[in-house]
Amino acid sequence: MPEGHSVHRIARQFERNFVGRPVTASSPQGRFAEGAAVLSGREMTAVRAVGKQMFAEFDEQLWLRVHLGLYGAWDFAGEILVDPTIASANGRMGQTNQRGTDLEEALGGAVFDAAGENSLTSIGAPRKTRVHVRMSEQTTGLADEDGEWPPPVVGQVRLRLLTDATCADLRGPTACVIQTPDEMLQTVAKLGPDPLVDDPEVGERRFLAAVARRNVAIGQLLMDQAIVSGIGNVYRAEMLFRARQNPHTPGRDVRPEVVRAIWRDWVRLLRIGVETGQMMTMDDLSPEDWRRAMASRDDRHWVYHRAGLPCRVCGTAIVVEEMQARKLYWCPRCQA
DNA sequence: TATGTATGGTAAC
DNA sequence: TTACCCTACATAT
Repeated sequence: MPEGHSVHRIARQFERNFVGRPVTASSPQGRFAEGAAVLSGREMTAVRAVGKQMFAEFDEQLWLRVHLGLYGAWDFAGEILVDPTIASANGRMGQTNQRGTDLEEALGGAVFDAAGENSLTSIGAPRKTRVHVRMSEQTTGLADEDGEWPPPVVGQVRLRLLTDATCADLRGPTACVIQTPDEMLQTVAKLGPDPLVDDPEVGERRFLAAVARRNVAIGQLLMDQAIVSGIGNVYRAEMLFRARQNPHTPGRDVRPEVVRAIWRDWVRLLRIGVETGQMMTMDDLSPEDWRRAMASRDDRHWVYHRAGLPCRVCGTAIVVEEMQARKLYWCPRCQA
């Protein structure tokens, strides 16, 4: 279920709990037995997220590349060090499913504070909690699951990474391979800019240039990981609406200022997504409207998954169509 | 309880 | 172009 924000969150969790420690690797399912044997016993030396890809380095010479695809997920268990920059969700892992009020707190504090950096760490120093969490779209948790150690394997686990305190189980990934440093760089080189990896201004130039030279619908270009990294089907639909941009306009015909606005919107939405764990695309609502929208589970998007429902702005029925075998939602009037 | 769909991308065909 | 990954969730029965 992950778009780019989820992958960055997972990378941060590995950063805090695995990097700098020796790791035992295994493949309970068996389909990554060979790779797990190669990794096992090595120290994780770095972790990096680029778009929807995550790379974990072992002993400064081997890279594990993981892509979760449509329904892959990492499950963390045991000791979880809470990253203060994503603490709005993690800080309350003892609860299962929070939205509204927690988000509001997060947005009011960690995200929108103009001072930025300082406020992000003000939530508190890292602390140890005993939890079991699932990192996919959202971070939810079951508190104090003090059971067996290591935890029993449940279902199909492609890869289990274990330190003496923390367990991470990978299920259902599209990709789970070991790469040489060279291969890793080649993979990254094929990816479009990621606002959290590349300098945003450099990224903006690359994005503008790539879009301007293509005669392909902007709706397709936003999903193309070679053009820009990390955008998926939800962010695509929402960002096109926020830009009031027709998805079918060829990239080269989209006004440059609109392309620039889309990039800058992605910079913002990705940052919010990483910090809150939510795909918050209605952040510009008034506080009152926002609270009302968040109260209902199906009211979190402008157009995504709203086929046939009235546009929140003009009342026109939202349409859905297939674009590149994915569902595309948009307002034919606002995005005319 | 059963069925259908999906916040993707890869690799086989 | 299609199968696959083999999960989570919503909806139908």
